[in-house]
Amino acid sequence: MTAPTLRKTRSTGRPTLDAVAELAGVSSITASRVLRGVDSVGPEYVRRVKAAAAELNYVANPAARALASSRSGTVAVVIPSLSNSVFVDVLESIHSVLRPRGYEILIGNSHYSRNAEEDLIRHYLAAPPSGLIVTGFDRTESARRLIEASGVPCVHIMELEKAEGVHCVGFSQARAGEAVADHLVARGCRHNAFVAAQLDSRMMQRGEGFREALRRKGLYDADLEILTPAPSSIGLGCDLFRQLLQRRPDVDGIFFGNDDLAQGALFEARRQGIQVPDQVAIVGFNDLAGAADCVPRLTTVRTPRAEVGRVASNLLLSMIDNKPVPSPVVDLGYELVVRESA
Amino acid sequence: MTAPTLRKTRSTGRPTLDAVAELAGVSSITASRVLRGVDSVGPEYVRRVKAAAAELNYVANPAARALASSRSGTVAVVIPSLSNSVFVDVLESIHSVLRPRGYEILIGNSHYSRNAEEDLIRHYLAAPPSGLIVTGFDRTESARRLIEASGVPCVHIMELEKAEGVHCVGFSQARAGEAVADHLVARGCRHNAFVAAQLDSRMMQRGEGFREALRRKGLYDADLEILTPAPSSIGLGCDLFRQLLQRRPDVDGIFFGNDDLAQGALFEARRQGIQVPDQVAIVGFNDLAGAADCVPRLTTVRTPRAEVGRVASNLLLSMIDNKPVPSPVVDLGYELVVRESA
DNA sequence: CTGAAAGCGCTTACAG
DNA sequence: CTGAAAGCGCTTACAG
Repeated sequence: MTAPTLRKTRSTGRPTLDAVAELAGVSSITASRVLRGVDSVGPEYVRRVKAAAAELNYVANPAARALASSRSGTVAVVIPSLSNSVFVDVLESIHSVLRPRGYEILIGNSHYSRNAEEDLIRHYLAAPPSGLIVTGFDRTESARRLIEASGVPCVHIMELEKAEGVHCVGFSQARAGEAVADHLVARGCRHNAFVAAQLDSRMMQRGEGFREALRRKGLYDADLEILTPAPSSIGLGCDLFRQLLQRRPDVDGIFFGNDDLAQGALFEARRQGIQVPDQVAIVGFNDLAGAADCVPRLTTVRTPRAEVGRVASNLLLSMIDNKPVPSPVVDLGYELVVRESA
Repeated sequence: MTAPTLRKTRSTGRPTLDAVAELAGVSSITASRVLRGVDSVGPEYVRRVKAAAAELNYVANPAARALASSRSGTVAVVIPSLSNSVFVDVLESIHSVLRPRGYEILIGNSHYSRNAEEDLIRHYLAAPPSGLIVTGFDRTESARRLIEASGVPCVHIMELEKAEGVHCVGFSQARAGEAVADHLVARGCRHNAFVAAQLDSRMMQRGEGFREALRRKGLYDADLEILTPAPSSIGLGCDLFRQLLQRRPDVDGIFFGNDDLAQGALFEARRQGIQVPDQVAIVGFNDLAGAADCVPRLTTVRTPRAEVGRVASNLLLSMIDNKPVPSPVVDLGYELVVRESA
């Protein structure tokens, strides 16, 4: 009977915790404690372990750590799109706070499909991650239950909803839509259209806010809506603008549910010799790249993407660490940016 | 002395392999084989294990699998930006082939920083992933060595470079730049400018190709270049166009190293009443969203982002599986798309 | 403040 | 084709 040989390097050739401990002359659990920042270790040991780790260029094996601690050190973020730069901005911001805290971010793109989102959530929850960030509230009942049953801390972003145990960071899409209607009416537009693509739930909420505000003023005209589930794009904006003007030449104000549609409309207006905003005022949504520079410069609603990512990440960190959270729903607001197009 | 109790559920409450094996009436290793698709298992056992796994809704613990097999099931992709939709397109395409094959994709954004990229590569290689996809060849010597020393299969994308043991999928940035110069000269432009931002190595290669082609025709004028390391954007395109025209009102052809700059220039031209292409022809690069729809429609170079992602992923899969690769360098080409602006 | 033992949930050789 | 044993590299209680 030979004593089992303790390996000091992994199959990959990288040093193990045991190698660090041996070099530092401590037990591996003490080395583990130092490397994890647990404070109940003597200062001399701390020094020696840190030196040994540095010398060996030690990096912990994430798989072993995850298996032993049953904590993954991972945060899964599920968004509906990467083509829509709104979500790229949110992601960047999430990265900037979670990365320095040692979390690996897993990005799941549902492509605006509820079923794809459910699959992603099921996939991630099998791991399971330390935390979860999901977009909005429109999902399958199964996905909802999976999240709840998992017990994994979860923050919903971009929309607001008050419900037991639900944490969210965003703004009121409906009120943003109202603000657009108010602006258009205030500048004298009487025939206001809502043009939207993709038709995800946030888009519909903006539309509903817009609609409601017009209704209250007695200016709502259902015939002045163009909705299509096709993906939002500049090219589609050109098409929809053309369609709308053909059908209703009397339109004098248009709310496009996303800036790319509005920018397309601006191009098409120019091609057709239609004056913006004199003949028809145009408002976009999100204040995406180019909105401030196009001709005419686009009036739009600036949405707080970076703040959403940052605040949601910090909220999630508190939840992961079982710290008290100031408020489970955080309204970050929006800002109507009036430029030249309306 | 009591026999050790085998747990059949994890701390998370999810079933373990042992639970599946028990339910199926086989050993856990046989269950493991079935679930991994190893074929040397009797058909009856396969059926029973699959049924048991389905019944328990079993999903393997990735950490345990990674630790035991020392394979992570992970592919790390390091790109310089998510704001530049070029890389979003590549990522989407990588996801679409690697996801169905069971790989988790880790996205590292270097923000065009060599040091940040080195940190990311060091971080990922500590794991280490089953494969690595990195952008281009411009990196620190340490990063280069880390990759080589790791032995992790690695594919370089977007640029081409023939070197021992190097695998890459992309196109010749320099030749694409030449093609733009040829086009501009062919349409009669005599004073051709190169305007670029960000100044990453691919941008510079395009510039060099453009420059060389002009030189050969005796039309190169160094004063007609504006280079700035600032991030590329539509707004910056407006500024640079204004600067250029102020300094050199005789310019009659401009190659913008990225479409967003060119789109900005188009807006600024309109504001200043400058006719495009009659007074000055404008060519962009990448054929990004909006290029086909702006006014005038943008002449640009379409780059094969989706193909790069797809081909690179398949190449990487072959390398991971130790299958022969047809060619270590794959040139996917580019396409000059002539529209209205030049 | 420090450590020996056990175990996280899989897969890898090695037998048969 | 199937399985018992050992081990992947950490961390979790539990002692002291």
